[in-house]
Amino acid sequence: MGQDHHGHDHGHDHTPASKEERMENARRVCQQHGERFTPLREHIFGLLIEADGPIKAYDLLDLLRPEHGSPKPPTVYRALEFFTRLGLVHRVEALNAYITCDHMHDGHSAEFFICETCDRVQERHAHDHSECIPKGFVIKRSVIEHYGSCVDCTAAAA
Amino acid sequence: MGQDHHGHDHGHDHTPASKEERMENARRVCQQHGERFTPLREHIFGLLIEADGPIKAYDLLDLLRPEHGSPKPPTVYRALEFFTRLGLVHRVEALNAYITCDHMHDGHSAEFFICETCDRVQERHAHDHSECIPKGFVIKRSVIEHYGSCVDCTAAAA
DNA sequence: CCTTGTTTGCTATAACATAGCGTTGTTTTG
DNA sequence: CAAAACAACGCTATGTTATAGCAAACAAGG
Repeated sequence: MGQDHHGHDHGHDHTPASKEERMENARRVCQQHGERFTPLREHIFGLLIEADGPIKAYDLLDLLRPEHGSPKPPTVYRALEFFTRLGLVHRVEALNAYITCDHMHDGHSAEFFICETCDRVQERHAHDHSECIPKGFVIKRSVIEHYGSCVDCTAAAA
Repeated sequence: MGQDHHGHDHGHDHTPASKEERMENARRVCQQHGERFTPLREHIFGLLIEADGPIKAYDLLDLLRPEHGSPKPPTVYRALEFFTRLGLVHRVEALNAYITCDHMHDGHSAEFFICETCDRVQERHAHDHSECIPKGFVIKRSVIEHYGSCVDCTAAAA
């Protein structure tokens, strides 16, 4: 099973887990939460993994269609809500899109770097902002998304 | 909601502008950009100021209605796009809402602290993340929104 | 088996946003 | 000034994103 357990990976670099590993991880997280990793959820999570980047709910719905008959929006949104609740998927707010989460966020928020040229997304643990939050403000959840150009696309443009 | 006792800024580099000042500022920024501050735009900007916090496009549309006959969505969205382009309004992504901007962001992004109890929003200049961005990534725009409980609401809950 | 709660499918509708076209009004220019 | 060019606005229509609510199927435990 996992020779690469993401256990408490506080490194800042992306851990490139294989698709199988990501699926296994999802299954394990579900079990740990006493939730069911049903065939439908597995199917949808697989599509999210295959997307390998942010994907929109209705695009997911289209991908689901061939094997699934004629799924309706709630089918997808329910799964997305489920995975989001477990921290397995994040919503990218400014894209109205969803993306699998490879990190263990032990109380950390995710921070995304989104290349608008190649559409690739890098996820990090959010940097600690504690110095600059308003006095007494208690943060429950943060949305941190940076849009721009990744190193490759910047180089290619030059 | 009159002028609240919070202020919108904690001794940062910025002045808590009155509504008149904010309107004047908008007018000036338009002029500086060679854009027209038309009666419609003034009306809509006034509603945004009065909202004194994030407001949704269709709520704005409702507020516009009494004086304006029967405005359609594009009327509001065009104005919002216009103000956003000039940096006078920000979109709060995770709320699908819009809020006037009191700061001069000379190349800085805005950072919002949104109290989910009282719905008040504090805006700051974004903290500098330069240490923790992926190597070579060039940020064009950042979305930084923190959701939680402001000092008053935290105190009130205790 | 029976009860309880969860998951799924479905219809319907709500909420958010833009495309595109014609008209009006302002600015520019010959 | 007149004509051309452009910006702003109103409107119809449609596209996109997301949820409410109900009934059937299904799992889990006594």
